[in-house]
Amino acid sequence: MKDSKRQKLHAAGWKVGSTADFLGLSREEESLIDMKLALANKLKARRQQRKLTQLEIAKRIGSSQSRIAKMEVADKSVSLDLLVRSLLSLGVTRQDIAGAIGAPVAKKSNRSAPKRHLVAR
Amino acid sequence: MKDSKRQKLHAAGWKVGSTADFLGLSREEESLIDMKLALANKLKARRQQRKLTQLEIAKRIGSSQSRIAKMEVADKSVSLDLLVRSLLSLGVTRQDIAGAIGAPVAKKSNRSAPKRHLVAR
DNA sequence: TGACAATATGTCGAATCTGACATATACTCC
DNA sequence: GGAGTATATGTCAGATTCGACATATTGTCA
Repeated sequence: MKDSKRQKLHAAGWKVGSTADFLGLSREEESLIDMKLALANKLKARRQQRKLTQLEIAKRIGSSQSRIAKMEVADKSVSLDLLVRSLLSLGVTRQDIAGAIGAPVAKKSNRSAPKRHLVAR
Repeated sequence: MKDSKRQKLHAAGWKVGSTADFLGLSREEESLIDMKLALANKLKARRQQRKLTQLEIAKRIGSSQSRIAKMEVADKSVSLDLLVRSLLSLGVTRQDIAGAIGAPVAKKSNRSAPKRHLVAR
């Protein structure tokens, strides 16, 4: 399964492997999820770029680490408003936000997988 | 006072003339309001283009006339989520939405004022 | 391996947003 | 003017989202 699809399912509140998978996701629902994912990815990218921790971002924005974590995966419980407000707080411009929203599913740059220890198991 | 400014104050939940006027509206808050106004205006434009009433739109997207009215002026009680979902329901594309969000304050086309009856009073 | 930091997930009371309704105001035609 | 339609505004109970906290999982380094 492609990563972007997995992301979408997750954001929609499904466990991957659910029998329902994509059924029942209307075009509009899917679009909204795509937008949120785009913003979520942008938020994460921005934070990592700055080499900040979720906790640091949380304080700066006046939120909590757990909520930042949920934002970054576009959890069902996070609104567009919160995502946008957070991005603005981090200095992302409206134009940048618009760019993310309009762009096709920003495939979560996953080149050459994390590759943790590189130790035989 | 310019129309766009009046709109913004209204959306922020202020009565025009309030002594506070713009004070206390941070750059981020203002940006968010601008985005909502842009979407609100787009929603209204779209509806009028189609020559539909607020009531008709409401039924189509499963809401109420009063909420549509509030959406169209970006009332404090309407979320970005609701605005975006509504626009998507009306067939507006993500790209269009992005366009509205990114664009500079879409000054509420007010060319040659309504001019109702054109009757001497 | 163990210890420590970062991130993820679940839950909860408080805050915000929602559709619905009542009602007020504005517009259009006669 | 009045009647009819459209839009605006106020309110409220139910739904959703919020920050916060506890706790689980993952990642990193020695």
